[in-house]
Amino acid sequence: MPPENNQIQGEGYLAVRTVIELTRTMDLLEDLLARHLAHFNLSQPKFNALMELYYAGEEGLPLSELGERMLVSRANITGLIDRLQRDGLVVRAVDPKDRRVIRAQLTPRAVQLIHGVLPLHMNLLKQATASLNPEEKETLIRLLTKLQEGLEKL
Amino acid sequence: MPPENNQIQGEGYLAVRTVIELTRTMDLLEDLLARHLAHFNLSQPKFNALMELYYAGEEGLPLSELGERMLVSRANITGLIDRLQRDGLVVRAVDPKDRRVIRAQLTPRAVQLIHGVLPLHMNLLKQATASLNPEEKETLIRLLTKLQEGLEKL
DNA sequence: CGAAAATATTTAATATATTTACAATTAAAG
DNA sequence: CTTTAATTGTAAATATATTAAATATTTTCG
Repeated sequence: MPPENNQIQGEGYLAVRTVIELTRTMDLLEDLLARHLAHFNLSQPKFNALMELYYAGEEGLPLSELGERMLVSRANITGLIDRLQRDGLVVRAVDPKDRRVIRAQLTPRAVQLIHGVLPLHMNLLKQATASLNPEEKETLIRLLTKLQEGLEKL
Repeated sequence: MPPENNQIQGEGYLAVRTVIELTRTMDLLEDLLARHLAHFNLSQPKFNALMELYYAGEEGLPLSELGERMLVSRANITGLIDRLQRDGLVVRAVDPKDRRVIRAQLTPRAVQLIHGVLPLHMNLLKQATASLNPEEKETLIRLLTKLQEGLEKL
């Protein structure tokens, strides 16, 4: 059972290292963002949903549309909106044009919360990436985009 | 409410883009790995736990140690080991030296499964990163490592 | 028009994660 | 050595995610 002749060599090494470093970086980043959002009783999914609704404007978004933008299932959106509604940050509104549709809309309290959180959040992202200079950030963005193009084909 | 004077400019732009591209890349990667592991009735957490136990050897690992290595809570390990035990891949063994400790150990079936999955998994990681040449992978690894160093200080 | 297909939301069962609280055991202090 | 500390695993409540199935409403088309 031990890993005697199991060392990763040559071509495989860089592939494994790339995946490991990506994973570690995201773990650290998610932890940082979660700690920040917790100060406002928000989680990352809640924050993402609020941001989508904020940029969508007054009419809000159909739950299905919100799910597509957040890349999560419709069933999950039901629960997420339930919790945001319970927090008083979102309301459900029927769509006058299609009675199958329910639109999620921000409450005034949610807009106020976002105005408080956004500048601090922006600042945190700057701090989080401050160890890279602008040129390095551009290189990283370019390499990640290239990697994504390959991943999308699989 | 609309985003009139909310555009992200200058220094902030690269920070936000960096975080967005990191997130998108990990989303794609996690999706690819999840789809692969699903062929073996495995999830990423289950696979990670099996790998830790595989490299730990015959005696397995105390549940608390496994939790530390996987960066998840002890309570979560309890449930994860429950499910792996139910799948017949892991057994719980009491530690003769410390009666507080329960060690998770792989079953022969788990070892056999790992021997089947590992080569395919290695291959998938190579494919997943094939859109970057070795030099680009090295640059990406270097930039991610540098980013991590900054993140760890926050 | 009216049956069939498509779309939208919810519910139920499950997986993975967290925090808090607790029981059992060990380690440490005096 | 015995009282106190810390450690380990588990349980309960909650958050987030999934798939599959049920329900309600359009749409489509023969």
